[in-house]
Amino acid sequence: MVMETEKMTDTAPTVMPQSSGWALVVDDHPLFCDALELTLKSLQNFSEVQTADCLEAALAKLDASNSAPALILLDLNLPDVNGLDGLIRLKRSASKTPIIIVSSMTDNNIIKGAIAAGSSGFVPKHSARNVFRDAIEQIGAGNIYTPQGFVEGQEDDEETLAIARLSSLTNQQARILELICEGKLNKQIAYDLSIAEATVKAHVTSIMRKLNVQSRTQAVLVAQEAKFSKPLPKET
Amino acid sequence: MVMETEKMTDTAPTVMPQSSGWALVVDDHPLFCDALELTLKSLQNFSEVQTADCLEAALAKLDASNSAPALILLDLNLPDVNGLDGLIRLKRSASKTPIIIVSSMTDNNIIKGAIAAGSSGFVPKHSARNVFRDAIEQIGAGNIYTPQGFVEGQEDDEETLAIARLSSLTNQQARILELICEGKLNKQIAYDLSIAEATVKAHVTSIMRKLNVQSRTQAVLVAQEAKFSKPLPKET
DNA sequence: ATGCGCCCCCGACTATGGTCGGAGGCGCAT
DNA sequence: ATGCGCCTCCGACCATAGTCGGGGGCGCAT
Repeated sequence: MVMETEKMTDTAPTVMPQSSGWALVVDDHPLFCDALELTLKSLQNFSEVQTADCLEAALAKLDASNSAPALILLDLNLPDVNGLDGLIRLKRSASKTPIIIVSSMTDNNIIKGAIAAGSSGFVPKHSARNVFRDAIEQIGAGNIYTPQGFVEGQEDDEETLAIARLSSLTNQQARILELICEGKLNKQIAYDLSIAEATVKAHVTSIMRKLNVQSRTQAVLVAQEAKFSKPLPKET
Repeated sequence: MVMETEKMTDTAPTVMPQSSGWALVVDDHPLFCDALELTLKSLQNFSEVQTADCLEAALAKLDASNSAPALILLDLNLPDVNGLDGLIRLKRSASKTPIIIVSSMTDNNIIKGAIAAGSSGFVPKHSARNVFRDAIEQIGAGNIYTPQGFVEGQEDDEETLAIARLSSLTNQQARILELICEGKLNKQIAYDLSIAEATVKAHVTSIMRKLNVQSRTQAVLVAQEAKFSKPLPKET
């Protein structure tokens, strides 16, 4: 599962020497955010480092900039979004740039889901600085980084499959699925997006094909499953 | 919020003197289950006490018996069902018998939801024995029991309303809603229940009316909301 | 017994959801 | 330039979902 189709100018041998672009850090913990920023700057690969404390802010920064960032560090458990959903949305807004997940939850399934959703790496939040450095350099070289102790596992996990399918949706398809998950009718969706109802229907059809389901109801079930992909706390 | 339409034979003044029927304890923690059983027996109001360690077993015991129990003690967080859903299903199978919720989660909203779903009382799991005794006697007298420190609160909570609506469904309606939540089509549901598709549609219509929604998609959203009515664990 | 309310059942009708085929635009490789 | 693939868009057609009105059974109160 290693990308080899990395495109790079012939002036760069293996790792970009310096200033391959700007980076974005998304974390709601200010101090940790700073620490990540410093780590990135110490590598001197990035011309600038921006930060955001929630997903909305991150998406806004992406919009505001005229160029895509060279790297994104993303914390799960953001205040305004839960689960892998944030990753999927972020990935959709910057499909080319690699995203490293930084999280305190190091459950094997979470990691697998994060990779399935298109992230380029996963670093436990308690890692030492040089681990972060390693991860960033690995990903700069076009590899996927996973922490030690992560087992590749069999791919036939139903939930992982669902996540992979969800992240394969187009922007427009994702927007429509979101509206479906709010219980809206095709007609309302068409009005919201200013397109014909027939178009919405066509999108719904291809969404269902990608998610491998037969009705919009099943589609929302798959979508929900990804958002609640935590082992619920067991308590006696 | 106190029931006054309690029906009782004129040989019983206020509290049943003895043997008003059998009782059922549903809890997956064996020791605690025993303790509850002993507490019930010490009251000498019940001719027999049965126990179950999961919802399926509880429903089976209800089916097996030819009479409805006089009281049910139910633990939330059972292995085979999550949230208030178990309470609703149990209540539907024994609509007449009062149910006391015994749970370690004493969140105000959970309690409110439990009452909205038709339970007759809520007792924190760490309570002393005489608290349990009080609760049981209160409920035997036809009252609702809530722990001290519980504030009645305003009723306009959206989630509480949803739960109350959910528990107002008929057996057949609940069964159909369950199948809808598995993504089945009306035709399949009709086949499963051996009724005409037109009948299923009619049920769906009245389900939507009761849940106050306009489409089956919105109906499943309401149903899901009740199942995940936990504050998700916040972790940095 | 009679009426009332509730539940379950159903057929015929309308609205909405989903499929099929096709148009136009855009990036990309040759 | 030309062809290929992908995305977005759309109209016409069929399947499914939802509404309306009504029949029959059952418990319950008067």
